[in-house]
Amino acid sequence: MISSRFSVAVHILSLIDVHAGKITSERIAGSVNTNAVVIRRIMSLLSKSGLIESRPGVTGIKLVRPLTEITLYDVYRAVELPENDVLFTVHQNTNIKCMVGRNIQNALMPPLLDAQRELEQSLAKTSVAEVTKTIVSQG
Amino acid sequence: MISSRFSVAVHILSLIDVHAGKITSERIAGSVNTNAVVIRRIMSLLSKSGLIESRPGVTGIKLVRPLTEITLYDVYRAVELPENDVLFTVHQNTNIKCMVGRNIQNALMPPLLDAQRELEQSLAKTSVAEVTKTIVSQG
DNA sequence: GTTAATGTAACTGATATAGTTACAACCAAG
DNA sequence: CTTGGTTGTAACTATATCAGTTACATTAAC
Repeated sequence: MISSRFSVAVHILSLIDVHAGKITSERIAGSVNTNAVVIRRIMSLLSKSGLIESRPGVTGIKLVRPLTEITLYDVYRAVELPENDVLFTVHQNTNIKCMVGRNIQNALMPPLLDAQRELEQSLAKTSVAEVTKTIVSQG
Repeated sequence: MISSRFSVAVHILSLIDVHAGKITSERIAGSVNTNAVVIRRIMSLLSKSGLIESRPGVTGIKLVRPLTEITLYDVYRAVELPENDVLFTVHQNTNIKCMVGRNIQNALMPPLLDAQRELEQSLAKTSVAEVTKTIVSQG
């Protein structure tokens, strides 16, 4: 399962946009209904991926680029795949004396990487701006 | 991340097929390089999904249908989504006094379910028989 | 300077995963 | 009908991840 960091990250970006950047991590935490440190940790990941900018001591968070140019895939990648980029765990150290143990990884990787790519391309079709638009339209 | 249960399950199915059902969980564990109980636990999930059949005391595992009719999605569903069926965790209990908190789930679910469907449809394109064929062809 | 915010470290509790031991239930074969 | 090997599970451990929390150093606006 993909953790709630992803959906919380989208929540954060929407709030920043709706409040035009003039919002604190405490206020965001109040909307998400969690602790402000949880928000700041996710903001830290979004910063490292160059999606937002913030500075100690200064109230507010700036979007580096507009939400129309940030896709759900960008967010997913920022908070769920910080180092390793692989969705499926494939067991290693199999018995090379066995034909299946010797070749399972090579045989399995292509279809798994294809599936991961389909997931990512689907996420890339939707911008955070579209999600925010839906939120606003529902009032 | 999707756990290694999935790739181990494919490994198990391949071995059953290559050995025409005449194989024990101990032997499978030797090929996967893990404990036999880990194998039996995954076999239990495959049984509950109707992919294999085995009986206490009787050596061997039977494929209920041929590997040409078992897709990677069938395996994924059997071992990774036994109860809940949802890939993405969306945070709940958000603040309904806030427009974003009130609507984030409804706005986010459709694109996330689309992405999940794309992943699953991609997995469904490949049968375990194709994976086994690749394994055998690599020798 | 005072105040308020960000950025992190450190700890806790809950949950998932994989590995392991132990054992009951079962059946085939001698 | 007993023996030996196998399956199916329960129970425990170790490890990792996630989310929540407290604490505090750093920073800048006022």
